[in-house]
Amino acid sequence: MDALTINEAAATTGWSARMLRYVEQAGLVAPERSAAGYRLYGAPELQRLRTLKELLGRFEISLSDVAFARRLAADADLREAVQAWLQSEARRPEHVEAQDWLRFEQQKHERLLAAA
Amino acid sequence: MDALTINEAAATTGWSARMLRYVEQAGLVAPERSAAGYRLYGAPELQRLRTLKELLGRFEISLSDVAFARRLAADADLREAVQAWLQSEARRPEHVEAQDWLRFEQQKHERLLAAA
DNA sequence: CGAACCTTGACACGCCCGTGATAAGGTTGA
DNA sequence: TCAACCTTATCACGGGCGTGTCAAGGTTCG
Repeated sequence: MDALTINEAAATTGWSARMLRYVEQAGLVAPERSAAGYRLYGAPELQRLRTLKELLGRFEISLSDVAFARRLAADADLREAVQAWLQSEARRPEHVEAQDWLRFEQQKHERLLAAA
Repeated sequence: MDALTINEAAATTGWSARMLRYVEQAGLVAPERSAAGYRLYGAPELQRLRTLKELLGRFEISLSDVAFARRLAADADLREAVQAWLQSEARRPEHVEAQDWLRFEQQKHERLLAAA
């Protein structure tokens, strides 16, 4: 079988086994289970785990961010409400707001880097 | 003058003055400033604050969620990368429902920019 | 059988989020 | 002038996130 157990999957994806369980709990990558309940990661799951890791690193976003994007994609009411709210800001003196927001996001990343 | 100072704005929107500053720092509602630096909330800002509060309560989402949605709407690279990742899970034929929303968002954004 | 896996649950830790409080100082208006 | 506003900066605190680690117990397989 081409399905890996959790520690094998961890070894080939760069996640820890602990984080694999956490990612599953966040609803982002949920592998099949064996009859005894063992997680079985197939090639698609392994690929999703690798690209997820790349995605988080490249844009400095969090699992919750991806989970929220997923919720946006699945919930039309939510999507439309958020969209409507965002549009209500679209015609204000925009450059200032955008810069503030950037600084806010940036500071979070700087703090993260400083802690490393 | 139809512009309110921060405590007046707090009184009519249900936020606290502290949270109004926090919301501004998150880049979501940034009022004009007087010559002396006082925040001046006009009718549009007050309305945005009220609807933001309603949005957060109705869907149980956070300021960071809205900030992330804003980032998604503004950053095409991020939007496409997240969309691509989400689509890689849609192969469980359960619901492949709304994977076109990001493209829809992008088009609307382009229309807004064109109109401005 | 027994070593080496796997499971869930929990404690722990450090950082971030949402929020209030307080301090030190500048602005406004009767 | 002076009370009542406003500003930024800071401390505090409970809860959540990301992560390691450990315990208690089930599974696999030579």
